[in-house]
Amino acid sequence: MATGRPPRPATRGRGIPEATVARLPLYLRALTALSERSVPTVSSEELAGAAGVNSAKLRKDFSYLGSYGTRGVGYDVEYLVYQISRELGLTQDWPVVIVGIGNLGAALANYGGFASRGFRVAALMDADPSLTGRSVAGIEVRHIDELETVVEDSGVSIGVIATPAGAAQQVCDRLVAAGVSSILNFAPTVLSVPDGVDVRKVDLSIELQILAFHEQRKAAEELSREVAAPAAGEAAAPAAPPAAAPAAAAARRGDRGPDGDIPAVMPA
Amino acid sequence: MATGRPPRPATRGRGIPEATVARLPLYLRALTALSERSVPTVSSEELAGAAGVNSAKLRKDFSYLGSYGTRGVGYDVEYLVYQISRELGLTQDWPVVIVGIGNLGAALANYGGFASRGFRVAALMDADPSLTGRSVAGIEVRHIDELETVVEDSGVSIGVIATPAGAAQQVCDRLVAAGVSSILNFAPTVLSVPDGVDVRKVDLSIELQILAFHEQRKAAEELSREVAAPAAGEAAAPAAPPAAAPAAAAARRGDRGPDGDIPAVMPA
DNA sequence: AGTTGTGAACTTATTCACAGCG
DNA sequence: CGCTGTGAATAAGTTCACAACT
Repeated sequence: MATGRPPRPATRGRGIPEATVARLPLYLRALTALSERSVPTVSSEELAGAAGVNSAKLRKDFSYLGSYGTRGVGYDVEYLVYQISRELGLTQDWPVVIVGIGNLGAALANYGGFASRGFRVAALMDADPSLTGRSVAGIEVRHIDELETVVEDSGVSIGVIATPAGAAQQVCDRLVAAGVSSILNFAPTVLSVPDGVDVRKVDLSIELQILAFHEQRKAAEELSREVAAPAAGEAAAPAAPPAAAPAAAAARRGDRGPDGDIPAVMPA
Repeated sequence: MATGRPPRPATRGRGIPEATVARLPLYLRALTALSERSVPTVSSEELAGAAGVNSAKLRKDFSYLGSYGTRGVGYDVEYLVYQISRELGLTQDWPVVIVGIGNLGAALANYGGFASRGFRVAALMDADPSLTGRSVAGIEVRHIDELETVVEDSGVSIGVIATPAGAAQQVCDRLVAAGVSSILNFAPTVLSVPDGVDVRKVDLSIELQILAFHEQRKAAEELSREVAAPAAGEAAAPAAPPAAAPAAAAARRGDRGPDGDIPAVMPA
């Protein structure tokens, strides 16, 4: 199959697939819950159940980290917690700066899971002078002008952007220039960053739109099933779907005029 | 997830790949921005740039919707906006209920992008009686006991959970029982739902952990490059990476005691 | 007996590259 | 000539199913 040219020499030694990396935090959370209940070992089946994935996938994921299980027994909870934490880089401390202290920024600052493992809010920053000096979640809000100082002094390498969309790219540029190389973006904009900087985005409106798509599809299917109503009973009704609400047959309009605007602004 | 043998006969007629669906909102946002600037047409190249994807992918994505472009010219902005909106189900109205009005819930309620297209906050709900009656973002907070009534009366089919982790499953069950079939979950828990209900999750802590993984990897690579320093110059240095901050060589510890807890609680 | 670890089969997604059309 | 639309090639991710090990 190989075309001759190594299509990418693969990352040194272990190259953990991105999809696996994205699931490790999920496993870690489930394992931590078990650990708190002092459960000593879990099988892939049990753990998979708790994490909401299937067991084959989980085993394959773990196989990328190494052989940490015991055949016939399962995985040692404490040991796995440690291995995954290490793999994710959570055995070290990550100072984080949050920019934009509106409702969302405040929610993030107050977020308990933040501090609990590896992450520490090094600073809160906002452009609004009336906010600076005020304390949110026990941390003083500082003016955005101090951003470079804060990043350097605290060795921040992860930045969280919770500003309105209009300010996001600007803030991003400053973060990157100051040395931040990972960004979590809550503003509904595509950020452009230089090579070597990672951006992840969290976007409410995108998630809702994806849900709407499926919701619409469900409604359409239900409709076509009713219409086509193919008498012959299917073998064994699934028994599951509650099929409760009659899905409000809301008026359906073609469009809503030429001034549509999705992007809008963030809470700030 | 039909238990039956047929591996899934493919969705009726057009089956738009999930990955494509997830990108449509991105395209839509970029298109809307163009529309506001009264740009009449775009090429796949330009639009792809604005949406942060590559043009081949964009064209392939659009090809699942139909042939909406003009060869040699590009895509008509207004027309595409309409087609994508329709495909996503945004030409109809989606009443949404938000449960859990803490910092996060309030941020969501205030979120401008919410109302702007298709989505309408039908109700805010919280279990805390001291909140009920108060107004957030111009909407009165109602007590969670009214959930079933609200869902039925407003024909809500999308619910947003912004409660602490401990309450999420309970709230989810009530939403589903009341007839909600799409859920956007901000609580750091795996929700279990019956077949036919869609759940999407937004999880700060997971995103941060993924960033930490890559951040750690970058630091390790940089380190090994310095150490191995293979004299012989590579052909054409990439020129890109700014390699700014010296990545605070924080103390690295093995673990931090047996009481680790990631899940923690949400802002509420 | 019970459960992991993993090749192999399969599915989904991305990218290439160019024919086809305006 | 330029740009879309798409088959074909490649890559990534998932699931199967079972040998290997405790």
